[in-house]
Amino acid sequence: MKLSTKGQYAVRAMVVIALEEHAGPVPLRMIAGMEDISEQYLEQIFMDLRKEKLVEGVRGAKGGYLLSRPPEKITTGDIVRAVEGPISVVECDHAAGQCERVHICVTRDLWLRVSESMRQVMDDTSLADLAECARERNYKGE
Amino acid sequence: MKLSTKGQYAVRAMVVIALEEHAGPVPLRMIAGMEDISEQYLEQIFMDLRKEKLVEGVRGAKGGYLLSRPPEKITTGDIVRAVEGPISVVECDHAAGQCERVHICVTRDLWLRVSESMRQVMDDTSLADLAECARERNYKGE
DNA sequence: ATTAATCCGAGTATAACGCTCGGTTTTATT
DNA sequence: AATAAAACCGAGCGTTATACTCGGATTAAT
Repeated sequence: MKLSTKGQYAVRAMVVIALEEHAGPVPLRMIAGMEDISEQYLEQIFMDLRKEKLVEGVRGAKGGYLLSRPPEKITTGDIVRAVEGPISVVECDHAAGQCERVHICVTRDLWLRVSESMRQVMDDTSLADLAECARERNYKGE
Repeated sequence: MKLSTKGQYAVRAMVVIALEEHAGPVPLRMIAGMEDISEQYLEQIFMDLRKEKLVEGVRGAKGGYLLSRPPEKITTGDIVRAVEGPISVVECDHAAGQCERVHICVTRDLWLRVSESMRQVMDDTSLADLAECARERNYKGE
């Protein structure tokens, strides 16, 4: 039931961009330094984020990444889905007709409810919320 | 964010016991057959369930497992915790003083809220609930 | 005595995770 | 024009966790 580091890093990295992009594209090197995450691993993560159109890369010197939507319009659910796939506690097999055994059905309802509750929290928390929270808590580039 | 098969199997197995224990201890072989789960893997799972006092084993011929509390008093949260440890979406490090970086704090709140919402659903669903649901859905030994 | 079961410690193949490496391309700056 | 900083990209790779299996010992009903 654990979120991989990929998902956690992605959210933390996105918060940094939300906080810093006012000064232009935010390079991965900066995020890596601030958050103590491997820059090369971040590259992989940002491939996913870019494919899902959550960020856009600016190449060349002075380049980096920008949010492709205002932070109010990006939820943590969006970010997690981009790097980890569907938010679900079990492999999703609505279609698969292996539902002949009763208890599978019974427990499936349960897992769907659990997954849904996770999604609600994540889809209800935007990057703007996290960024604001970070600012309140004395965030000052240090 | 996926639950391992261990957690899923554990819940399914416990539902079977809840449904069948009126006729005496339920052997793993029976559960394995009904749910199509490896009997030896079930053994491991039931070690955990027993250690957490959710079931008690009856040895010898005609033996098997019984719930050690009425099914109303056993939640799916209890079962999952028994076999997978704490229900949390991140490694729990309240104590660890590595919380100097703001955003860790910011995101930690989020992950705690997500974890808590999962726990609420699981702790609110008892074995009795699942068993009843299974009976309603035409469960008749087949 | 036999058989059906739990109990228990090890081992093991596969897959996922958490990266690293080496390179290409693009662009601002000098 | 040269340099440097950055995104972009494909591959590889060690470690850990998952999802089991194996071989036995013990217990108890028939």
